[in-house]
Order: sequence, then C-alpha cells, then structure tokens
Amino acid sequence: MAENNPHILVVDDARDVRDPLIRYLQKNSFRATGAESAAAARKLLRTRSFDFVVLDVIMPGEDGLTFCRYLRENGEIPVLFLTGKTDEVDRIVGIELGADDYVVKPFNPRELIARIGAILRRVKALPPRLKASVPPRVQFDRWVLDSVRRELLDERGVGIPLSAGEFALLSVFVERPKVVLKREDLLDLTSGREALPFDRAIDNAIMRLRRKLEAHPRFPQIIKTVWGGGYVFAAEPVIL
Amino acid sequence: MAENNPHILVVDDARDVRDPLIRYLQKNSFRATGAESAAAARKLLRTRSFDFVVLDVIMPGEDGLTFCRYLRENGEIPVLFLTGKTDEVDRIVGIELGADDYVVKPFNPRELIARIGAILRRVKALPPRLKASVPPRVQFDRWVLDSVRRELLDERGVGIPLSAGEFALLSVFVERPKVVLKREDLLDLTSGREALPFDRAIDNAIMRLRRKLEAHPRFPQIIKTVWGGGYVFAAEPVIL
DNA sequence: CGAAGTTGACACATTTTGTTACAAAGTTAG
DNA sequence: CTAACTTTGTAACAAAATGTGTCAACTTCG
Repeated sequence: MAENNPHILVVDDARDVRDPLIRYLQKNSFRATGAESAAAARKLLRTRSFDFVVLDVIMPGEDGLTFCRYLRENGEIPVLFLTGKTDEVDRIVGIELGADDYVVKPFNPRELIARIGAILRRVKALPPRLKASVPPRVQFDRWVLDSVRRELLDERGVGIPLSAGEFALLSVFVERPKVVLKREDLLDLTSGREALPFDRAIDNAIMRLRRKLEAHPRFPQIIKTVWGGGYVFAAEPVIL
Repeated sequence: MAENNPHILVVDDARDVRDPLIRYLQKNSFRATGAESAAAARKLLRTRSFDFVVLDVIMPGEDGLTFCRYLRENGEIPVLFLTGKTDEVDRIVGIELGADDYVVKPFNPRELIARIGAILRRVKALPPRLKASVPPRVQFDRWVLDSVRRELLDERGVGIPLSAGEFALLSVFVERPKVVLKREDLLDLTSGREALPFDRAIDNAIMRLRRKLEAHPRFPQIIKTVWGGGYVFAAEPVIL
C-alpha cells in the first residue's frame, strides 16, 4: 500500500477559515479536503478515506460536538476541535467526547500542524488491538473473505490467494455494499493516491478480481458496473 | 548483576546533554549508559538490563513519546521525560503515555537525581512486577515456540533448532499476530538497525524461516506477504 | 587456527501492478 | 436507425517488488 501522506478532513462552515487552512495543510505535505457541514462530512466519509478530522465546534445544522460523538461511535479517527470559545467547559466536554486535542481560534497554523503531527504519530504507534478492526471473516455470495489470512475461501473452505491489491479492493467493497463507488474513490480507498488522467488501474484491478470471484466474469453478479458511475458491490455481506 | 546500583539509560540525541548527565549520574552512584536515538536505545534494551529510562521528547527519527509508548507495551520500566517545551499539552500527553515524571530543560541535575530516586523508591515498593515479556511457550499452527530453548517443537515434541535471527524474527511475529509489519519495522525489531537502500536482509530471513515453518514454503500459510506492505503473521498464537 | 554454522549482499527468476493500446459496449445527436 | 462519441473490458507490455540460490564475510566453538 502506498504510504501516502495523511489525508485530513476539515469541517468548518466558514469558508474563510476552511479554504486557507486546506491550502496551508497541502503546502505542508498533507492531503486535505473540506466540508462545510457535518452532513457534507458524513457523505465524504462514506466514499473516501481520511486519517484525521479537524472540526469546528459551532456550525449551523449538526454541531461539531454531536458529529464528534458520531465519529467516536463509528471508528477511531482522530479529531481535533477548532473552537472560538475559550470557555473551560467547552474544552473539557470536547476532550471527554473523545477529541484528541483542540485549538482556540484564532489559531497559529504552525501550531495546528504540530498538534496534528503529534496526534498522528501517537495514533500510528497505538497497538493494533485498539484500532478499529475489520471483521475477521465476512461471507457473501458463495465466498468467505478471511481478512487475517488475506484470502477467499470457497464453500469447502479451500483458500484462493488474493494479491494485496485484490484484497484491498474487495475489502473496500465488502465494507460498502450497495453503494456506487466512483473510480477515484476506489483508487483513494485502496491505494490512497489521486487518479491520473486516463487512469485505468482500477478497471484492471476489477477485472482481475472478477476473474477470481465471479462464476462468469463476462456477466458479473457480485461486482456490477454502473455505466458512467463506477462499480457496486451487489452481494449481501454477512459478518461471521 | 555485578552491581546493585540502578542502571539508567539516557536517550538524547544531543551529546552535550547526554554525556554530562551520564557523568553526573555516575558520580551519584548510579550506573548510566547513553543512546543517541530511540533505535540505539532499543538495541541496548535488547541485550542489557536497565532500571530506568531518561528520555528526550524531541529527537530526529522516532520521537520520545512514540518510544515511551513502545516501552510501556513491552514492560514496566520507569520513564522520565526531558522536555524543552513548557507546553502544558506536551506534559499531559507525556504523562498519559505512561511517563512517571518529566523535567523541563534546562534542568537542575540535582533535581533530576531527586526525581529519579523518588520514582525508583516508589517502584521498588511495588509488589514484584510480572515481567511483561515473551511467554516461555507459545503454540501456533502445528508448532510450539519454546523461547527458553530457542527452538521450534513439532506435534511430537521434536525440536527444530532456530538460529538467532530466525528466533528473533519469529518472536517478533508471534508477539504481533495479524499485523502487517513493514521491512523497516522488522529490521529494527530484530536487529535494531536502519534499512539500507535495497536492503534484502529481511526477505532472506523470512525465506529461511519459512523453510522451517511452512509445509509448502511456496504457498506460505503462517507468514504471509503483503505486496508493497511487508509481512503478516497469519496464525493464531496460543500462550501455553 | 580451522570447521561448521549464520548472515547479508548480490544476481537473477517470478509475481504483482500500472500503463498503453485497442476492441467492445453503451449513449446521444441528427 | 446510424454515425460519432463516450465509457468500459481486456490483452500486452513495462515497471516495481518479492522469492530464492549462491557466495563471501563473519561468528562460534573447539
């Protein structure tokens, strides 16, 4: 897996905070993407992969604290709060919610970078047992995906080896069944890189996966093509 | 241990901090040894015994916080941080990581000695600690790894000798099952050295281990390759 | 010192992956 | 309905990463 730069999601309704911060993060060799609301952030999280969330506390609609709670219930992505209030209660509540740190606006961008870096190093060093883990075995169609052994098991339990790319792609699909995933999303989720113009890497990976997965690769039943859209995992995954 | 005096490991990249501190500790009837990086410290910890670690927070390569977490995962040796920043967050994070104390640079060496002494007295008063280390016998797949005799036992208890490198590598894997370990991590954990460009030492060690371990080394089931990632120990270790 | 065993460096084989090119399938304008 | 265009499938190739044999340097033990 390409060890790419950490991808940071900046959630703030104020464009005059969000956009300069994204540019600053990108100048400091992070990947950064913005969302102007919790709802927009949820949507991005559904299809793309992030390593870190920078979150404004006060936003129209769902506020940052609520959204942070949701993030904590659904994973362990690190969260850093941006807060306008120096109010002590806000800080404590933020940390109790599971935030990893907070910065009071107006902030020094260099300090923000330093704190993000510190948290990412800390998280990277965490023992794996604490990390949000993919279920070890998932069944779908006539297969079982074993994510420890990184292979497919057929009905009789015979293992079919998967390459790293095939395993990564299939894992992404199994975790997001019945969602149309664009090529750029798949590329981001599997190798963490941006698509080049005329990038056919995903098409090839799909084809190679179908050859192992599908009974009749020319008429795929599990990974379907959405013309002009991308691909969908059409089977029903069951966690074992 | 010939001497009963506590043995202190000083980890700091700055020689003009490290060396005077070591001399001062030795004058105060401690044994003291220096390391200029976390990697060097790991190597020393593997072969020598220490009672205390004095750790700089900011170092090139692996930083002190990350290294402290590693120490906490692998034992209960007391840690005191040296920090240049008076920043409150740094202090809290350091203590949360499991540090026993911290001292802000520039420090008064007498104060440092006093704090080390206090912590050692406190630790000594604790009930004899269970050494969080490799269990003497671990079973996985069709093998038992005997860490005392440093060899593999098959189902019938027949021993297969392991070389030092093979034993080190297998121990690292058994302690971290189901985690993809990069070549650089494996090199650090087994020999404590940095990888050279085009370093194939780990590949060789893996191959030699597979020949002893795997029923069909060409289709390994225990140590799997993750293309572009490293290797995973895919078996389930059971402590005996 | 010499013999046996261990380890890393190197060379070359093999596998995996991305890129390119072109064919096949789907869509749209007229 | 057909031609032009867009999008996807797939083979063939190239590039990158890994597997493995050989050999020399080094260790260990007597």
